[in-house]
Amino acid sequence: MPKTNKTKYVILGLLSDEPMSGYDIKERMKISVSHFWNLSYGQIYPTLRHMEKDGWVSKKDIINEGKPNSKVYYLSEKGKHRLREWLKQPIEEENHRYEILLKLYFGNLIPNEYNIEHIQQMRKQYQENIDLFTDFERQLRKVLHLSENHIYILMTILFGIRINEAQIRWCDEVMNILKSM
Amino acid sequence: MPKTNKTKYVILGLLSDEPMSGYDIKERMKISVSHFWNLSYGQIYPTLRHMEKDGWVSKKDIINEGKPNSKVYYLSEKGKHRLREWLKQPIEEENHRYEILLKLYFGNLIPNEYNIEHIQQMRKQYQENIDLFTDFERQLRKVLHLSENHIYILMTILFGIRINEAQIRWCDEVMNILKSM
DNA sequence: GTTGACATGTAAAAAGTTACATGATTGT
DNA sequence: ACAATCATGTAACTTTTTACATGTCAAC
Repeated sequence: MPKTNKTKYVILGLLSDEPMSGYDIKERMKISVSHFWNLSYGQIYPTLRHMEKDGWVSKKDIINEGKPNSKVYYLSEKGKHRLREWLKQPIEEENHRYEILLKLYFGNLIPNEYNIEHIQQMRKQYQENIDLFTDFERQLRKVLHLSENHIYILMTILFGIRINEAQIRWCDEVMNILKSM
Repeated sequence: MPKTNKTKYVILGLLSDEPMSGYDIKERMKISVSHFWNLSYGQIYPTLRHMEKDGWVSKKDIINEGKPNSKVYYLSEKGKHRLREWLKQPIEEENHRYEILLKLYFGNLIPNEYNIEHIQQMRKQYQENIDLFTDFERQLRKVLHLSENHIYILMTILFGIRINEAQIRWCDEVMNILKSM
């Protein structure tokens, strides 16, 4: 069975919080779902047009003062219904690609110093991720009661922290092996 | 900067172990790199042809007894050199998509029982992954000394175990939150 | 005047998946 | 006869990325 395209649902989900333009959606994504889902303008604008045609969203031309005009999209009842139905469906299997694992798998073909360098690079990256997520967590915990969706956002941040912690431990584990070779 | 296409390197890496046909490569992938990198026939066959044209691999027509004939590809010196050069390059940033996080992020839009179901589904999946990887780890440790690339394979399996363990802990953490709502 | 944020969009290319076609051989 | 495995391949499609074009407005 072909995998369902989730682009529509990402956009609908973001619009469920408030009406936005394509540009807003892209900007909002940066500070919300970008660490586990990202879309390019090449996906956002055509999908918005397509969903408007299908009645999942409606468009309003907005004349901004001090800013260029924009097209603001509103989630319709139909769109909200479709989003909810999708949210209830089971999670489809996904496979993630890890360049670090690919390189390490063939690690015997190059001098070990390169493998060590790769692990150091990744460890640094993972730590930066944790720092960012931890900061976000702290901010969020302060306002956890202000909105009922904050707790759900927190759960996704916790995921980011947990797997990056695990990845750091793995780096240390692997580094021990590599250095003792 | 555009991301480098790694399809070539996956194939070259597998061929560095032994010459194989397109079919063999796909089969071998299943028991080696598939948990962090997968290719379809639609990628394998055209890429093999392309790499042969570029002299990265060479082809030999093999007449099999008791099996259909096949085209076996050999890693060339040039191909091996290109593979090694790539293996030495730093890891590029990658972003992974997590449907579970996308659904959980918008979890306030549906009854909580669905979110709980999603977490249960994922926890089960993660546990199955661990069981598989752990079994593989056990097998591998028995023959760790027989080949110098086994230790690198082990490292990739350890990665799989570590992140799935972390994901299970996250499931339990999140489940506590969800059940107390 | 030029930089930077705001804003919309598309065309082309690249990458990847899916579905299909074809056929050999082995075992039941 | 039929199913399973082995084997090669491609065409169509979908998805995603990248690069480009266009322009507004505010601030320096």
